[in-house]
Parts: sequence; structure tokens; C-alpha cells
Amino acid sequence: MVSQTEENYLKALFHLTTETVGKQDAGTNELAVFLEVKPATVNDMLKKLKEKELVAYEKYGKIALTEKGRDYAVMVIRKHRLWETFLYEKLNFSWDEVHEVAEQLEHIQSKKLVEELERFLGFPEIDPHGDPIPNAKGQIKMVQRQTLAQIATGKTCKLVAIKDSSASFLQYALQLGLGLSTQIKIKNRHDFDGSLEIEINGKPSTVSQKFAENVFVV
Amino acid sequence: MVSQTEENYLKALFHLTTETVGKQDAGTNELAVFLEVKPATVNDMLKKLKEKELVAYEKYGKIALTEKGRDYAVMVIRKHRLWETFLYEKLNFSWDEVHEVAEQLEHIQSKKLVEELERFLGFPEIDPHGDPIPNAKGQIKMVQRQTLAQIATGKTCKLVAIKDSSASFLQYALQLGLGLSTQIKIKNRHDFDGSLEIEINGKPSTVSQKFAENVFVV
DNA sequence: TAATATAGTTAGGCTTATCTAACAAATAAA
DNA sequence: TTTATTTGTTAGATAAGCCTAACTATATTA
Repeated sequence: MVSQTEENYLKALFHLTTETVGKQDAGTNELAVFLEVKPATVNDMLKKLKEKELVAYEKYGKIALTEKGRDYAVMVIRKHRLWETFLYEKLNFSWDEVHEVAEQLEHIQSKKLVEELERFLGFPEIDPHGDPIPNAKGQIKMVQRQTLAQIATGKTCKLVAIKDSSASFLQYALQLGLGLSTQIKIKNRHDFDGSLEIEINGKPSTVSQKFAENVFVV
Repeated sequence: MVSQTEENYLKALFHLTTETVGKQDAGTNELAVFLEVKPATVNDMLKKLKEKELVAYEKYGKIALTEKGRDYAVMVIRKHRLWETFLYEKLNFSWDEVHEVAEQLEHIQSKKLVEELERFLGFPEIDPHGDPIPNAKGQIKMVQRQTLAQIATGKTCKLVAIKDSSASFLQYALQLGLGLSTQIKIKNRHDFDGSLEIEINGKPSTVSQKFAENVFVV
């Protein structure tokens, strides 16, 4: 039995170790910041997860998921993204509302539920944020992604995903008229601070480099 | 904040006090049996629920829901029945599989989710077991229901709901070819023990009085 | 009505997930 | 390389939800 809390630790560990290239492990403080708990709490939990053979770690060493832990994390992420897709496509949820509810739904235990939900949705490959949905075998179809900051001046691109999907970012994006598949034209780039002048559906805006690095496009 | 566990106590109390005519309260042991915990545990929880003004009770007195507690319980039941309907109608779940998963889904916190789900399902009035689904205001459309045991010999009736929807009963029912809206013909009644000879889709069966009292028909 | 049985309560413990405060190890800087 | 800083660990505490064992009311029945 893996508790909801434990599932959240596995998911966090997956995000911290897999979603940055060339980073296979994480630290106690890092996890604590990510999960908004104290390092001592993380430490206690790591002992439990090690006991269950879901994470590999030694005292004062780096933290990584085991194969078993990674598989478990992927299944939670699969559920999360399927539910997000359901909420967005069937229940009129907006881009910035899906995450919070999916955080709850991802912990429902029922193999049949996940598989039928996937079928019901027509085996979607990406969620409303453009992230890939792992299949029943735990395989994730990786998509080549560039950030808005990497696109040359003058080019037009399409939003496919975002990196940090916090509600504050999503609301800002929504305000700019930005959503999945939105066309973005890069009008001008300020080398001074990396900020970009862009055009969204004919409407001009200026966004920071940090913003641009948070937006994946093709 | 009302925890999942607390929600289960409220729901149990609602079932025990509202679903039997002429019974407005419950006892500690009764609740303990229903929830499969020890009476001491129920006692602890009752103090907490009293503190939160969700139940009314005095030491050694009877236990009842307050108005607030009743409203809360109805909202949980509403969610439960809407999810059961979703699982049955959209995700190919069978009659006896819906309950277990709905027990988990009923605790998801999102007002929008419930209301959009209800709209998505077309504002259903009864769940797959034939029980009424409370509306957004907490109103429950009570349906006049007779049990199979009350039907005269020779008559034909239709299953609309069942009283005790335990997996063991549901599986037995399924085995007999019994489901929602199934036609049942009463061939003969044995006064000795109240057992009935019935016919389901041309197939004859014999069921006990206890069984017949668990089946609601019109 | 007094004895017995049932129902309800209290006290003290356990586990999970969290915390604070104090300490130890590893890393970075002087 | 010694000191300072950051990072990680341990010990002890708390709240929720459960338990057992012992006790106290209330209800039943002889």
C-alpha cells in the first residue's frame, strides 16, 4: 500500500530528477521546497520509501527513484494527465482550473477506471498543457520541445506546453490570450534583458525572458 | 475543513437515520458496526463532529445530524450517485463495480466538478441502483417504492433499486440475470417461509423472502 | 427491585505525517 | 587547510484516526 502522501513524494521526485536533462537525483532540501514541507519531514519519508524499495538513497547521499518507484510515479502522472484531459474536454474546465482538481483525482485507486477513462477520451497523447500522457505500459512519448525564448526574431510559432503550470502563470497566460495551440509571432527581441515583443492574435504584448523560457512552442 | 473520514461518518449517520421510516437517531454501537470500527473510535469522532456542529448529541444520548450535518451528508451522497452514474453510463462499469470506486470519488472537493459532471450526464434523477440523486440544492425526489416481497402472486414488475447494495448481493443478482429495469414475474409464493418462485427473462429461479425484501420494484 | 446484560465512555497506546530545535556532515570560501 | 555556510539528520512533540482494556450508565429480565 502506497499512501497519497507517498504518491506525492514519488511524483515530486520524478519531476525533479527526470524533467531536467542531466540530473538523475535530488536533495532533501530541494524536495522539501518542492513539496512545501520541512527537510526533517522529507527525511522521515525517505526512510519509509527506501524501506518499500521505491527510492534509492543512503545517508547524506543523493536521492533517486528505483525502477519500481519510477514506474509508480509514472502511473500517477498518467492518471493526472488523463483527468486533466477529461476536465478540459468534457467538463468545460479552463486551462488553469484543471490542475488543482487533477491533483485529487490522480490518487483514486482503480485500474479499470484509468483504462476506461483513457478509452473514453480516445487515447489522447497530450494533456491540456501539452504534456505527454504515459501509456498503460508506462511509456512516455517524448516530444521535441523548444521554448519561446529560443525562437528567432520574426518567426511565428505555436504554444504546445508550459514548464511551470502554477495558477499564477496560467492566469497571466490566459490574460494575454495565450492557450494551447495559440499562434505567437516574435516581433522584436531586446538583448539587454532578453525580453520579447510578441503578437498574439494580432494583439501586441511584451514578455520577460523568464516568461519566454516557461513556454514550449513548435 | 471536513476530512474524508468525517464525511464517511456523516454519510453513515444519514443512512442510519433517514433511510428507515420513523427513526431519527442512531447509537454508538450501531454506527461502529456500520463503519466497521470500534465504538470507542466512534465516540472520539462524535465529540469532534459535535464541536463542528455537524451532529447533535449528549453523553449517553441519541445521535442525530444537525441541519448543517444533514446538508453536508446529502452533498456527499449526491457526488457518490453522480459518479456511479458516470461510471456506469460512460465507462462501462457494471452494476456491482461502481460502488467501490464511487466511495473514493465522492470525496473529491470541487463545486465546479460536481455541477459540470451533473450537466455532462444530462441531470440524471436516479443512479444505477435506482436511488434518487439529490439536486444542487440538496433536495431529494423521493420515489414511492415497493419491495419484491410486497407484490402479489402472478404479477409482473420491474426492478428499480436495491436496498443493500453490497457486492455479494449484487453479484448474486447479476447471476440471476437481474439488473436495473429487469422484468420479474412472480410465479408462486410459499407462505411457509415467504420464498418466491420468480421468472427473469423466461428463466425460473427461487429466492428467499430476505432477498425479495432487498429488491425495490414498480 | 435487584441482578444481569447491553450500550456507551474514558484512559492510555499506536501509526502516519507533520513540526521545531539541536546537531552532524559536506561543501564552499577565506 | 581551517573556518563558515549550506545541507542533511536525529530527537522529541503534536494531531488525526484508530485500537484495547477497563469502567459506567442504561435497559432488560428474573
